[in-house]
Amino acid sequence: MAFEICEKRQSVIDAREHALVVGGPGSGKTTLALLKCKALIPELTPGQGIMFLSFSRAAVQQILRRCREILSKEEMKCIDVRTYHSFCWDVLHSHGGLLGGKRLLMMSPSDEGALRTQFDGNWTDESHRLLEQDGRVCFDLFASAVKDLFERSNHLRDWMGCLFPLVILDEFQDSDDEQWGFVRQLCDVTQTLFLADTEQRIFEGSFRPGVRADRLDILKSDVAIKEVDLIDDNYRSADSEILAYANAVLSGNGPLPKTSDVKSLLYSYAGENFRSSVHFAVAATLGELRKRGKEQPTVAVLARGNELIAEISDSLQVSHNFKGREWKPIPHDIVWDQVLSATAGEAIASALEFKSEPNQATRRMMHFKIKAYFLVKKDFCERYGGRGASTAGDRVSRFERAIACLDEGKALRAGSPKTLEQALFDAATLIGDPVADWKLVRAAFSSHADLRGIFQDARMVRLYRASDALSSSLSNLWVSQANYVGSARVLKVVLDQERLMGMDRDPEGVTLMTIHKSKGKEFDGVVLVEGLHSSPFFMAHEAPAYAASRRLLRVGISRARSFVVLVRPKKARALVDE
DNA sequence: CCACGTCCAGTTTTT
DNA sequence: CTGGACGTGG
Repeated sequence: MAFEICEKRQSVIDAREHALVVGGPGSGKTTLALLKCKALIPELTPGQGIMFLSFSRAAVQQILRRCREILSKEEMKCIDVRTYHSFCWDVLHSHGGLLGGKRLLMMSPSDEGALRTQFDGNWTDESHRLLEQDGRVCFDLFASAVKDLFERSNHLRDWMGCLFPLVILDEFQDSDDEQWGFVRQLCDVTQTLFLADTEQRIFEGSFRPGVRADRLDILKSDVAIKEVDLIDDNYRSADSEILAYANAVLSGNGPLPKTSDVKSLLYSYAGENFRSSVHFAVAATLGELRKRGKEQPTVAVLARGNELIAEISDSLQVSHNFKGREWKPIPHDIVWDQVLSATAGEAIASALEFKSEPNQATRRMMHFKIKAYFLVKKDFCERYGGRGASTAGDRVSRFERAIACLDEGKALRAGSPKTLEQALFDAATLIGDPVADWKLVRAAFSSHADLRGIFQDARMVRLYRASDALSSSLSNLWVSQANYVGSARVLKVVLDQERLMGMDRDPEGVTLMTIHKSKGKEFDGVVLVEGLHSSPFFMAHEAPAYAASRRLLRVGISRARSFVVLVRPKKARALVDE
């Protein structure tokens, strides 16, 4: 797949003014940016470098991967690929003193989370107060603090310009007002290169205020900029109709291109049909890719919601029958960083401790961990604007009352704390096999409707393989002390480690994730799954014409280099109107 | 304070 | 189908 440098690409490489490169998935925006770096590097003086900013650590990893393909080791030393936050952190760390005289203290998301669960009231106001009065900066305020810093110190801003004669801004359509604020400042002192695809705005809306549909228009009206459109180019799936298909879904107007690279599988509503259809789709995709000559194909299984991803993962762990054949379990990775499931896991682990060694300490700790789960859940619901915050709050006070009862030596009243204790008491004796014992204790959490959420959320804490770090750690506990006391702590440590390790792993084989998380990645094959009662491709009541859903679907479909399967319920809404 | 019935919606989220 | 919001009754 040769990268042809056409005239318009060369003009971006040669440009000395600000430039904006607009192009769809696989159009080669990143590659072009790196070629521009390659051309500029010989002109850099010692100490100078190129700053390449993106949003997520995953995106940074992806860009670094490209760097290794395109640049020499020496050249790579001249490029600093960072997230916006890490760039801002450094600036604030080194120069934050210019803002208020004293050194600023940056809070990590976990520091902030701990404070926020304690704090009752408007967190946005509180975070501003923390910055102004205590010099403590929450993560969300990093960019705006840098903006202030640049505004107050032209000297610092000019110096940044000298240090970085070229600044590259990736996925610029997703930047918010604050990020644009400090980048705008940089435009006055250095050359910039913006990369963007307006149709990949999938984070716009409620979650990050200040992300706007018209970001590129604002850019173009504020800064004199050379604009280049790569819209017709496609290097990812050069020989296939996949991108054309994705674009047809985006527009919503038929007809869909006829291609053997995109298949649909419709499942009917009875029984296990959903699970076995998904299982088959993944197996068939792997088979098709091998037939096409990929010996070790990478496949992404994508859905809109985490719930559905969890269910698919469950499905792939067991055998299914489909089309008169048995399909064996498919090993896979999951991109999963929901704090909620770790917290649910801790609650189960503390119940395991209580069951294995019932005493006042383990009993109190179990109720405390369950309360902690509902606190986190409440916070989660509040932050992401979903429902459930008030129910979670009720459960927090329910377990608070239970803990108060314990402390006063009274018996528990009716309700979920008591029901759970009874269920644990009635459960069979633990046998020292962590997998079986975990299952047993987890099952006790389905004894009461209030606790079903913990039961569900703890699904992702898997203890299936004996080699798993968790499983062996729990075994060690049992062997050395004949109970599971300490397993909640062990679980937290192991999950934290796992998260760090799994962060920049190259995808391999089958990987499950939400479509949102797949943005910026690419795979040989993609299986896109639509649920029956959850995670529909087209959200109900979405105006106008399902535009946001269509953008998301386009992102999902266009992750594939070679082959796509869409798994949908029968009678699901057609992808395009005729 | 808790259980249970009814009605409704169904989705994500960097650091 | 499931889980949450909300109302009623014990």
